[in-house]
Amino acid sequence: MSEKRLHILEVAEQLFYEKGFEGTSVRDIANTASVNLAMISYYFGSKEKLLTALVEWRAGYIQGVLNELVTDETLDPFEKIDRLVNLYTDKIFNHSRFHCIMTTHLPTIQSEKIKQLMTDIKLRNLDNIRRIITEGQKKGFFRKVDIELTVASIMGTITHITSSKPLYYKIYGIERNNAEAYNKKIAPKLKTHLKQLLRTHLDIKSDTGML
Amino acid sequence: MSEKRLHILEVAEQLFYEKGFEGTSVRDIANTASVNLAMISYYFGSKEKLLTALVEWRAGYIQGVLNELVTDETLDPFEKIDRLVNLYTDKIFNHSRFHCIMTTHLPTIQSEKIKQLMTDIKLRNLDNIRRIITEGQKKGFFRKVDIELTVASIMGTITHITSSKPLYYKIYGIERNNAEAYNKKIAPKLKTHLKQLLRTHLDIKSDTGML
DNA sequence: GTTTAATTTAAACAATTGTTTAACTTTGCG
DNA sequence: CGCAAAGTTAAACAATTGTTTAAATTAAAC
Repeated sequence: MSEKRLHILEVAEQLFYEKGFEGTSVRDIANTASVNLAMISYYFGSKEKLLTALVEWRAGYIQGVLNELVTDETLDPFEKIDRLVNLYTDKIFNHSRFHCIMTTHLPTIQSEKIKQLMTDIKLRNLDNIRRIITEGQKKGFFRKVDIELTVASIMGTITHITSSKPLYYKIYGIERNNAEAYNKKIAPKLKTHLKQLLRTHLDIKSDTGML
Repeated sequence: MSEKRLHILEVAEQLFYEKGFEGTSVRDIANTASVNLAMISYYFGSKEKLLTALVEWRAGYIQGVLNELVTDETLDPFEKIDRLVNLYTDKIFNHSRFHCIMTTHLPTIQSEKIKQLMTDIKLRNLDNIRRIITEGQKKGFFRKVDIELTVASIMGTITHITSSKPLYYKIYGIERNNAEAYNKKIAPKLKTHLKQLLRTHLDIKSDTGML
């Protein structure tokens, strides 16, 4: 991938994050990236295909690491859950702009291709987590839970935290737009919370027979 | 509020939900609502003020019911949590369009006024739930948990479910855009999952000393 | 060095955007 | 009725949108 093409993708990511897909003009991207307007059509074909390229570029990232974790036979199920929490929290916090585009901007785009692309990515992620949980159940560590909704709680919690930044800036008294201070303060808390939430949720010893 | 004004708000809600704020033109709203283009400026002043009016109209809704629940002295803390889950799930499923606008479209809007409005609404909600949890802690039912993150898990899970409809359509084999079948199938599952998740999370008896 | 392909440019394209204007009709009140 | 306020309309406004064109420049290959 040419360096210029990559630079356009990075600039587009920043702008889509700040102003949304519809709210960002192609001229805006071209000016910020210091390239001629026509270069974007030249490289990507259209604004929408630029977005698709961005998603494909970033989304492949987590798949490899997640796959390794799933197939690792040296870790017990609870450890895998803990690492899963670390993996997702770090990934989402480190690429928070892209994650924000995925969760809040992409769903607003009408294109069927984009919707299909997103669904595929989510399905692959869900499947990997499902394998970790069912493995834990087979080994007798985890009890019977609704796996899809458990995944929804993991992803939903992290997403809620990253997409409600202005709220948590206020709550935790962090100065505005200081993303680094935010991550440093929230990420460890979030990891602890999720690990503890999932431990009591999954542990067969805390089964109350409600389900 | 005049009937026509209300009708414009309902139409705008539908369109903002489908295509986002930037993706919806004022002409689009006017045509769909069968009113003249200029009527929207006449009634609301601008497109952005129309959005503000929509948020203020819908957001006040849950506050009253939530307040009642918090101050109800006949319910024990676990019952309050269960009712809270029912309340939010029903509210979000019944007004899923508005909720989707709140969570996925509003954050993309640059306006400081809109951002402030959203933060205020969320703070009020957070505060009510905080009161329920601290009450349960004082009475010795709940253990020490991170309240902000617990709220994030509740809201995040529900939001994740409502905003990933296409994914769950596929998983549960529901025909596309059959929102009613979706709600009927998912809402009870979601309530059970959240109640069970929160019970083991909050119950002082399942304290593992991790926090 | 010549030629072919890839890259880059400014300009123009038609379409759509949010908002305003000024003229018109309807409504409500004395 | 008479008249002022509220409601409604079509038309025009300037600005911006995504994309295309055709000419100019650079790079690569022979």
